[in-house]
Amino acid sequence: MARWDPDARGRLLRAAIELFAEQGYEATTTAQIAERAGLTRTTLFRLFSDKREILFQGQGALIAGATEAIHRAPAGAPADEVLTAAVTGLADVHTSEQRETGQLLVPLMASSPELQERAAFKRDAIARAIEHELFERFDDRRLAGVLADIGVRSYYAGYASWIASPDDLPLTPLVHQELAEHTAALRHVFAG
Amino acid sequence: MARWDPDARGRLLRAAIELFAEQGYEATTTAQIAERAGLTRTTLFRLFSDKREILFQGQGALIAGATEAIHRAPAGAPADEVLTAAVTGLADVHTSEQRETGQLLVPLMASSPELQERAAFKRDAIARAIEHELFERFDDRRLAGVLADIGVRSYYAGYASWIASPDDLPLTPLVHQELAEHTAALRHVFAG
DNA sequence: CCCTCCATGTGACTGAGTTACATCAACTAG
DNA sequence: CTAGTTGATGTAACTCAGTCACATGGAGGG
Repeated sequence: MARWDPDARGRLLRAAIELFAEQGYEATTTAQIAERAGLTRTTLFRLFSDKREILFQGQGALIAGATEAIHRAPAGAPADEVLTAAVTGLADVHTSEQRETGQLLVPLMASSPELQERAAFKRDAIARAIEHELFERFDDRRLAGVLADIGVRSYYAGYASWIASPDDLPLTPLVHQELAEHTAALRHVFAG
Repeated sequence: MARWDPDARGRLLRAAIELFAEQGYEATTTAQIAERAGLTRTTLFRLFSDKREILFQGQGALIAGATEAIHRAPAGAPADEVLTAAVTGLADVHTSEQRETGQLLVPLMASSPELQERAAFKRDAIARAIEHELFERFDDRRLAGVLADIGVRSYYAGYASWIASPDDLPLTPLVHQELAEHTAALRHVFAG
């Protein structure tokens, strides 16, 4: 764990998760996290813009996964098919090893308003990215917005059941299932 | 503006908006805001839990407006009608004097990531409140979630055009119009 | 006129986040 | 093998948000 050991970000993530679990998020100082990772506070803030970002490293990959999946969808594909591609792109970012981390993270988020707020921002960022791509395809701001909301909601619902399930099920079909059930609920209300 | 002058919260709000406009959000210190309002930092933090909350005083009223409107909707009313009641409840919280404040606030929010994050949390809180009420009525988590998203999106879209419009139009019909157009876009995708 | 209540003020403290400058491992060139 | 360069890390001092214990002063009641 000396000065030039690799994966400083990963070490900080593990140290943060441990300490937050032991003491709670607010009671843990950035100095403690840095020390357990074998670093100093300054390096922590060089690698993450603030304390919360340690836990939100994955946001960029999720947005990239969704936007690239939409780009790969065939030209002329109908809106619901492109939306399925988007949520598939989100789900496929996760590996089964991340499930364990997620099981630690979810209760942690629930424990701190500061983290919940950052989580809401993350969700909003993902939704806005999908909305942007859908708008470029279909040139309808309202359609892009509501579909993005449905997609993100389905992704989060699928993720929650992935985390909660005792078995190591694959995430993608869970998300597809949620998307199907959410759209079915809407169809029922707006039928006719 | 002496020690016991009334409406300390309102004075702080006005001072904050002025200073944020003059210097930017991050460059303005809580001491400056308190001083312009004729108070001290300590009092500011007694009235608001943090710097951003000065600008987000209205959140509780919005949530109350939406939830009470849903409660007032007739028993047995269909889901789309209850959703209309919810967004009406949101829109009716605003008075036409608030329009001017909103015109100052919107560009301010765009200027600071910290404020955008808080705004995302506010939007999420409103959506969760509506979702909760709809779930109690219709006992369907997915339906409650997607409808809440659509309602909040329509409210924000209507609010944006209210702020942008040169005339002082009433907000409620703008929000109703947005809700109708959002649901129409969905109907078109999920038709048949 | 005094007493109590409560909003406000004072001053000191913790911890997040920033910055300028120093250090040290690794790599590269000669 | 050595010297210079590069980039990640460390040191130390700073600003400011947010907290807290305690002091003060205006308003209203007896």
